Amino acid sequence: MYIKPTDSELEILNYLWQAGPSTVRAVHDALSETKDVGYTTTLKLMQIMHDKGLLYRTEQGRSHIYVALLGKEETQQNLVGKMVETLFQGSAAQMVMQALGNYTTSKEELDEIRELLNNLENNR
Amino acid sequence: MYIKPTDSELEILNYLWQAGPSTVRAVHDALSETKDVGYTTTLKLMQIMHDKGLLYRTEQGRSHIYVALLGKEETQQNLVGKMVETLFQGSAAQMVMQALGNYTTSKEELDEIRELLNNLENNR
DNA sequence: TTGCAAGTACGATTTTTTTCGTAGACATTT
DNA sequence: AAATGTCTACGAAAAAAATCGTACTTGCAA
Repeated sequence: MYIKPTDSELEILNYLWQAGPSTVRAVHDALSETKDVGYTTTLKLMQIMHDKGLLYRTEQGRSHIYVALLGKEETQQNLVGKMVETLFQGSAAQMVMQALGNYTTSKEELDEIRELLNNLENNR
Repeated sequence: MYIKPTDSELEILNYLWQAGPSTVRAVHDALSETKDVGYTTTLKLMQIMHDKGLLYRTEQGRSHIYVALLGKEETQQNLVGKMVETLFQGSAAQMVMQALGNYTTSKEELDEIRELLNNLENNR
């Protein structure tokens, strides 16, 4: 069964997805920009994530390099899916409308969504 | 600042949104269908939610009637917004495509979304 | 009127998540 | 060589969430 990452874990995963394989130091420096947290806290979190099988790590001299084992798309899909189920009674369309209604979206993006809609309809 | 309901709290809110003002008994019976949990657990949760200001309650004879103080749409918006920020770098369009791509959506709903897209574009 | 059923209150415990201090290993600098 | 800085490991505490047992009240039925 899929294990839902906690919010803190998600912050770390996000960085790793964006930056690729990284040391605790790099992750921590990035998180510190927006969050007041001690180095050993980030370290411990990443160690726990490693224990849980969320991260893979390899030795690099005195330190470790960590890699996310969960894919970004896979995780997005899981969490969006869970939200559609629990908060929108399984209707993706409702969530979509909620999201689009409350965000500014560029013409290009709107077009892209239109195209996706057409494809969905044709490949039915 | 907005307080994010926990997953358990969300289950309760969901029921209250759907069913309207309800007793602990009613909520508990509904939750028990899909979840193995004791009555006093549900009771305690709802008491805590009341303390937090998530629920309003009124005496009804020997028991209490609870009402959700958070609106459904408001909460959906908050949680979807948070997810767009943390998991999709603020791009609602990306989330929308993720959601549509992985769910079966009826022609009617797709049309409804198209219409929304058009409105968004016109009222820009 | 005795006893059961159905409530609430509330403390205590358990579980999960987050946080951090301290110790030890090893480089690097002075 | 001594001091300093930068790692990891790890235990423990704090904080947040979830769970449940027990006590007490009160309505209702036998």
